Amino acid sequence: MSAKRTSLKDIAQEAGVSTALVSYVLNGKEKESRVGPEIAAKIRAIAIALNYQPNHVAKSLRSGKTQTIGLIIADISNPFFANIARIVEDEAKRNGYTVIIGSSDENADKSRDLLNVLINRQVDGFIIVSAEDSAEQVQLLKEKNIPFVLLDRYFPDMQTDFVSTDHYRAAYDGASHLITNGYRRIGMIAYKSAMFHMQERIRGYQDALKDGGLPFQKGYLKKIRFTHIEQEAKVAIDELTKTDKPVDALIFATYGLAINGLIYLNEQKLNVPDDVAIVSFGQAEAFDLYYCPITYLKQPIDLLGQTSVSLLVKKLKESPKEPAQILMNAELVARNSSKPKLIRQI
Amino acid sequence: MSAKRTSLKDIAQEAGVSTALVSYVLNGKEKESRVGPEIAAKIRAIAIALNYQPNHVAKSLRSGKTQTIGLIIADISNPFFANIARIVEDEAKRNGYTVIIGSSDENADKSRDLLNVLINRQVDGFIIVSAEDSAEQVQLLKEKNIPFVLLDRYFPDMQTDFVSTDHYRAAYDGASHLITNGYRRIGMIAYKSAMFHMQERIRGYQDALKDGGLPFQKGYLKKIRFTHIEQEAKVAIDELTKTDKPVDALIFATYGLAINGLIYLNEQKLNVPDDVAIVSFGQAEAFDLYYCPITYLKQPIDLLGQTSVSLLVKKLKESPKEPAQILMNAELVARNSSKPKLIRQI
DNA sequence: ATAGTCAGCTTAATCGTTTAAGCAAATAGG
DNA sequence: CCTATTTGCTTAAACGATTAAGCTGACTAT
Repeated sequence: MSAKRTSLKDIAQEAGVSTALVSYVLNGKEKESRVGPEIAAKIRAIAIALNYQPNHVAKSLRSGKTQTIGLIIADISNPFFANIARIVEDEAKRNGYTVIIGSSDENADKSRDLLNVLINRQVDGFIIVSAEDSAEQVQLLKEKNIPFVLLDRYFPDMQTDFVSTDHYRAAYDGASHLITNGYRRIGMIAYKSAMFHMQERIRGYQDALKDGGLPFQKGYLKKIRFTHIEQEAKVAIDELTKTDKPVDALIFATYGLAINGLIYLNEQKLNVPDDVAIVSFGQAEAFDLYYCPITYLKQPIDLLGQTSVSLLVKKLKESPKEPAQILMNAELVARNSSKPKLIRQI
Repeated sequence: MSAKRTSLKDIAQEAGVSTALVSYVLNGKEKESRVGPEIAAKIRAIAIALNYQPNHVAKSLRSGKTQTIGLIIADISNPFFANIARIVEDEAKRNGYTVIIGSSDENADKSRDLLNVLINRQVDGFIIVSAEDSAEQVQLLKEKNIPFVLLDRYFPDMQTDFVSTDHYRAAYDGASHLITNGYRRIGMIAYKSAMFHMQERIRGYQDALKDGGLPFQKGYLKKIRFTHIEQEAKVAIDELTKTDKPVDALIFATYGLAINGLIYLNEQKLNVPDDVAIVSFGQAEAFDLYYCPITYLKQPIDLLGQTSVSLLVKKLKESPKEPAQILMNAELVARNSSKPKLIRQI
């Protein structure tokens, strides 16, 4: 049977003092609280001898702070989010916080559930990668004055703190890169979503085409449903490639779309980049393994994660004034999948 | 400013009763505690009206249970663990538990830190994918009577609950598969590790060779250090392929080894499976993306995760008797990377 | 009439901490 | 020597819930 954990009371008893003194000493408040140096030393010694470990739950109840951060992401098994989670975990730990991760599956209901569970668990604040239709939840957090930072996705018409990639610019850069390298019929596969980040990626793609002197063709932009990604990705690719004017390059708006798309391109024996060049969002080992390494827009994951944590921690400590809104640039990592187009020799 | 959360006391006040009654009613103990039906209804109505949400922290302090599970894994950004984490998260939620995930980086010190942090946070129990040299930590948990279940890795000479893949058999199956398909010079790249699961994978490989009539050749088994995976994987592959008796097939003992190895094979223009066939542990989208889909040993991740949670939950509820020790089989998913060897035509 | 039972509530302790307030003794200031 | 101040400690409330124990009044049984 495990011996009971030692509490402040145990130490107090052993030292023959009140628990108050023990608390003061172990929290380093001996000066302010005028604790005698000998007794302080004694208390510390006993604490070590009894291997005292403070009870976090009691602390939390008393202080109203749990030193816990809720991280809401779409799905921890998606590498982008897993990497984010890892960074957030590490950074939070450095700041004395523990992270509870919840996967929303891009689903507003699950997201709401998660928020409620974590609010009941008294997390001090949230880092949220918002799901579709979750604006109202975010609004609620604001009203309830629960600290949070939005990560990578934000609502342009809501005043909130956020740390995000500049999705517009990333997409613009990706498309421009393809144009520069000689591609002229550039398609995009995106999600059918009202989320701002997705709109921005699409807008960036469109603007780049326009600025590159290529008229935007409606048929080259395919929007598919997250919930039916596998089937619809195939259909989209068929429609883009099996026509008399097939695309010569393709931008995948997310990692998930890329995975599905690339597998299907393989099945269809479409060669990258000769049949179709690729630029993708997201980043993962998978892109290195493809026979033709995939050009991708590298989001500053480390910085995103770290900044969101430090922003939140700052909010928790100092309480807010102005919301901080931070945009970061994705870096285009050019690989063979988008190499300069060879002039076709007949 | 957010209104204060409503507590039992608020409801009690509003209803003009004591907090005890409120507690009884809201916990469905009105029968045993002989609460009058009208007042019970009133209390319930007020609770709803005030949107009462129980304070989990207070509950935990009182009960000594936090309804929280600590999940210790090597690295959440590794897809195998990310998938495990996802399953565990979902299954735990179904059982009313919240999961706190910590990444140990296969490092005993970090693992110990994590355990301590989570013990102080009063998690009710642990699910642990043990890191190297962490046997003593596990032993400590046992002695402290802290409930835990080992996941996918266990210590054969320690009596603990565990849920694990049968690593020996998986490796045996993988190697046998290669033999069946005509490969004769089968190498393996594994980690240099005393961990039992790694030893088992190696043993399975060796026994399969033996049983297949192939003498085990020491030079075909390469053990590299986890901490130097990138360099040493390259060296190992060079040594296995750039000799007068190069391997014709290769087993990667983990997902991480596979990723590094496959990328290097690509760089070296070694063709899979013509130059070298591949069987790998782990599973990931990456294997589907490779130009030649990779044969892998599919660990029963869902079942592993679910079983470990339900085992732990059972331990938490009913308290233990005999430890449960569960081995599960990995499924060999045969793909092109290990297709029957073509007889070389000269 | 009188004790016993029971329904329906309240009281108060408890979990482990923190911390404002208070008290007694020692010291300082004049 | 007498009053302030300081020093070093204790007391007790509080955080929000749970729950054993007790209290009161009504009803039952004899």
